[in-house]
Amino acid sequence: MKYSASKENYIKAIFHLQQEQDNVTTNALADALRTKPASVTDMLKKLTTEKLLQYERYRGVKLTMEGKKLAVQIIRKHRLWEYFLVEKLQFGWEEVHEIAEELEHISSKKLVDRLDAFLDFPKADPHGDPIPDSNGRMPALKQSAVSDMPVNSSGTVNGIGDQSPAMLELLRHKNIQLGTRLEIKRKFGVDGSIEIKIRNQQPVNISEHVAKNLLVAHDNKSR
Amino acid sequence: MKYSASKENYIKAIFHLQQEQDNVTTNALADALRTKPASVTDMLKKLTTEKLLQYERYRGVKLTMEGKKLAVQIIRKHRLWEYFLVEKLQFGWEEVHEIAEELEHISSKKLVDRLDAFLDFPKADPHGDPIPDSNGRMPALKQSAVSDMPVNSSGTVNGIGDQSPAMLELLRHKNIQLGTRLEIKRKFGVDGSIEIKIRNQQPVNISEHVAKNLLVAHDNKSR
DNA sequence: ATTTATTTTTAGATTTGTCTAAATTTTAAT
DNA sequence: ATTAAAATTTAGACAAATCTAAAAATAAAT
Repeated sequence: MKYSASKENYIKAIFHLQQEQDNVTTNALADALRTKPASVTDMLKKLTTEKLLQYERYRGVKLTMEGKKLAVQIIRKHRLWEYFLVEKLQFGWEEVHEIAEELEHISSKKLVDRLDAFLDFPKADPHGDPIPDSNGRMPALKQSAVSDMPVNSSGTVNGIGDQSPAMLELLRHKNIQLGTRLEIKRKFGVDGSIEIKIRNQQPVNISEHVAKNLLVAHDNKSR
Repeated sequence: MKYSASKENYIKAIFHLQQEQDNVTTNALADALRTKPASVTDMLKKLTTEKLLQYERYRGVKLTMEGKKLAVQIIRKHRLWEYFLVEKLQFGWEEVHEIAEELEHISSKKLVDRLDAFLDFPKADPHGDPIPDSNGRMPALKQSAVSDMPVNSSGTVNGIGDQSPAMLELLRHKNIQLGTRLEIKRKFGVDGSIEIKIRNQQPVNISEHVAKNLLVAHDNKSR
C-alpha cells in the first residue's frame, strides 16, 4: 500500500479538517490544498475506490479506518522530521514545516521508527503538536486551561469546565469544540481576555471566563 | 531550478554511466532506469531544452556543466543520507540505498548542508563512495593498491602502477580505466588473484600483478 | 557492398493529477 | 415556495511521464 504524495496530502488535509469541524467540504479542501474544487471531486472519487474514505456526491467526505490510519502515519512522520530538524539540525521552528512537507512522504516505515528511537521518542513536535507513536496512538498531553497557557503555545481542546448551554452555545458560535486546535496569540492583562487563533480562521478574543473553562491538551516536549 | 524526481534520476544515471564508459547509449540508460528506450528518447529531448545535457539523435548524450552540477548535488544528498542512516539510525549498509533513493530528492539545500555539518562532514558514504562537499568538489581519498583492500570494500581507480602497454591493453579489455568504480568481491590466497566487480558488469578476476598495480581512491570514513 | 541485426526514434495511446467552463444540486433569502 | 446565491459536480482538455508497435538509422556480418 503505497500512495502518491498527492493522495497522502488529501488524506492528511481531510484528517485535519475533520478535527476542526466534522463536515469537510469540497471547497475547504480545495482551499487547504491550494487546488480547485473540481480537482478535489476527481480525487475524492479515486480515494473512495481505494477505500481510504467514504464519499457521496454533494454530501461530503469521511475517512475510513484505513484512511485515518494512513493520516496518522503521515502526521507522525511530519512531526518527527520537524523535531529532528529543530533539535538536531538547529533549524528554527518556523522554517521546518515546509521541509517536513516533503520528508513526510518518504515511505520507509523502518526509517520512521528508527528516527523515533534516535530522537528518544519525543511526545510533541516543535510547535507542540503531539507525535503519534508507532501504533498510531497520540500521547495524552497534560490538560490545562487556556488561561494558564503561555503566549505562542498551542493545544487541542480536550474538555470544557463550564458546560452550561450558554457556554456551549458561545463555543459553537466561535467554532470551538472538542478536538479543535488553537494557538494563544495575546493575553490582555486588564480583563484576562485572550486572543486565540484557530487554523484557517481569523483570530478571535475569548473572555477570562471562557479561557478558564476551556481545557486543552497542552503541547509539551518529551523530557 | 527545481526538477522532478524522474528528471533527477535521469541526470544521475547519465553521470554514473559517463564514468564507466563515456559513450552513454539510450539502451544503457533505459536499462539503468528500468524503463524503455522510447521513454528515454522522450526525456532526453526535454532535458536538452532545459540545458542539462546535449543530445543529438542517434549520436548519444553528454551532460552540460549545469547537468553535471545537478548530478553532483544529487549524489551528495544520496551519500550523506546513506551515511546518516548507517551512522545514526543503525541501518545495515546494504539496506540504505533504497531509502536514500527517495531522500536524495528532498530539495532544501540548507537541509543538506546542515545534515553534512551534523554528521561532521564525512568524506565517504558507507559503501566507500566519496561525498562531494557543499561546492560540488569530491574529496581526494587516499590511494592504495587493490591488493591491499579488504573484501567488500570499494573504490575508484585513481592511478596505475605498471603503465606498460600490455597492462593498459589488459585493463582496457577488462573495461577498467581511471574513474572506474570497483568492488572487491573475493580474494584468493593461493595465487593472490582477486575477484572484482564493476557496476553493471559481471564480476571478473584479476591477477596478483594487476591487483598490486591498480591504485584506487580507497573508500574510508571521515574520522 | 548488400543484407541482416541491432539500436534508436517516431507516432499514437495511457495514466495521474490538474485545469476551465458549463451544468447541476444544495442552501439561503425573500 | 420560489428565486437567487453558493457549493459541487460533470465534461472536456492538458502536461508529465510512461508504454507499445512500427519506422528509420546505424552497426555487424557475410
